[in-house]
Amino acid sequence: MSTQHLSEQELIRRDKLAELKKLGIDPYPAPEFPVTHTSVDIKFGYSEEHKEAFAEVSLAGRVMSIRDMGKAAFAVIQDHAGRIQIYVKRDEICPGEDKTLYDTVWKKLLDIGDIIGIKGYGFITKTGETSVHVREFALLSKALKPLPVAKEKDGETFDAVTDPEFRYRQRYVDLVINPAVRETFVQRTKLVNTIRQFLNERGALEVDTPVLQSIPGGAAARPFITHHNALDIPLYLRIANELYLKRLIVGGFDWVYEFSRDFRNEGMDRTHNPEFTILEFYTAYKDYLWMMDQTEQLLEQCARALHGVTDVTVGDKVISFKAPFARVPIYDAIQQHTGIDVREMDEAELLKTCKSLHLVADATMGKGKLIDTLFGELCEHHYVQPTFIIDYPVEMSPLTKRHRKDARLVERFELMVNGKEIANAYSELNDPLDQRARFEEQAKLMERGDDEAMFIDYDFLRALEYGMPPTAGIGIGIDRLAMLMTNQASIQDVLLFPQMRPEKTSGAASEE
RNA sequence: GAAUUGGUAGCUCAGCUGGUAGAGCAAUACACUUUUAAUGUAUGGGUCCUGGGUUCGAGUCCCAGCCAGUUCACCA
Repeated sequence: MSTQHLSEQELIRRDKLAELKKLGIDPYPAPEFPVTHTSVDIKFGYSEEHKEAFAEVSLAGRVMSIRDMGKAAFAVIQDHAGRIQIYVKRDEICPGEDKTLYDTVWKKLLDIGDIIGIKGYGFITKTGETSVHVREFALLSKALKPLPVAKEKDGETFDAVTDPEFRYRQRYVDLVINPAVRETFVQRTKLVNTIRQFLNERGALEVDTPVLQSIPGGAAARPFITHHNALDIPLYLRIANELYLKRLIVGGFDWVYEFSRDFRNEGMDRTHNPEFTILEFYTAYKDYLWMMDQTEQLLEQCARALHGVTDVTVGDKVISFKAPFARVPIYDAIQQHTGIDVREMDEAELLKTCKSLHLVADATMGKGKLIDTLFGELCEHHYVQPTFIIDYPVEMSPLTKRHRKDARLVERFELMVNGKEIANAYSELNDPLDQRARFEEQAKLMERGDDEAMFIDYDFLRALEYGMPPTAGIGIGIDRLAMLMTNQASIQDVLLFPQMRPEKTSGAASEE
């Protein structure tokens, strides 16, 4: 790219870069810069009584603002922990005759966005702000693009970058300039760590299973397809890892889990990204009732880890993750919200019912899908507080064990929070013959035109034939849980790099 | 995939009924040795998303497209 596409400010910064080099200053030096303190260590640790502990501090970070006052200046630098003000006095960083370092390097060549290292000591300014009095400073990395930093006064923010396209495409900038965004992702990691700790403490084993699968199983969804050249076969990006984790239960691991990055070739909106993360775990010799207890405990612990309490604010609602959660059979839920008892209906009656309620339904849909539609359209949004919807009809749950008391039902629950499904769990079907029959039922649905019906996975059936212990399994949508726990309305705000249509190269500058 | 809103300086945004493109911050220059949205003075900075059309004249009106947000549809 030629320089005519660069903005005035970018051209000026390139000139400054050349100027620095002319002065013998490497704008991108190699040596380690030893850091002794973070901004926050000093900001909240410093006091006049303990000033000796801060007599020699060294820290590094990005210049966020500069207030130049002639022969002295204030600046704010930001490191991974936060921000702190620094104070630079000309005659201190330039004790001799040569004032170039201050007059030229600091005042003329340093910009907001540059990364510097400083050495100095802690002190408190006249106006009471804990700061670092700089004795030495070094440029560690010159920024060539202007950083669009927001300004704040009295809690009000000015000129913050709010354009979602800018923020998602240039997340690196978003993270630098919007501390709340950074905090959301720290919280997300804390959430994942809490879950991992919860499971590890109980003896679960974290495993990795294939992302590239020749049969995309374990869920009803359209997969991404790719091709392996050496084997010359199609491969699918996984839509779920369920069948692999159950193979591991067959193999004798009694409690396995995986944070599974799954891929589904479907629409995108504020709750769907083509790749997303689900925690799945499977525990031998347990059932779905046990799993509900575990889920309550896990979510309560997550809320406490992130917020210290079990009440979490989500939008204009307060959601309590205090265990136990309500448990409502799906037929009761439908009856409660529609007044219709569908439990004895056959497929034709269900289809009629759906149509009479003005729901989109057609003959390709089996009984399971019709009931799912009734629940999803008319009931789901009512469940704001965490609620287990339990005992689904067998037709919509091809991998689930039949209910111990009613063979038309399965031992399954979905956890609804804030009107959305957060988790899906069941007593796993371990009867190989029943599983084969259910797969065959799915194959028939596929022939009827259901493009989300499951493929038959013969290797999985073979595994079951060797015997799988009775097992409880669950999948928890981590992105959606993160949205709840961090009070974000869009999945894009809990994904560091949400999927975007590729931008034209002219926008992403500097191909020179 | 559909509807809808938006795209103007590095950022946040004005720009009326079509008449030479505006502000604040950021940048540049000067002044200022404890400021904090530092301050004061001066200055520069634009592919008005792209391509067509209407018009004497288009940021503005019309058509097509691109990108994004929102709401649907599909789904977790």
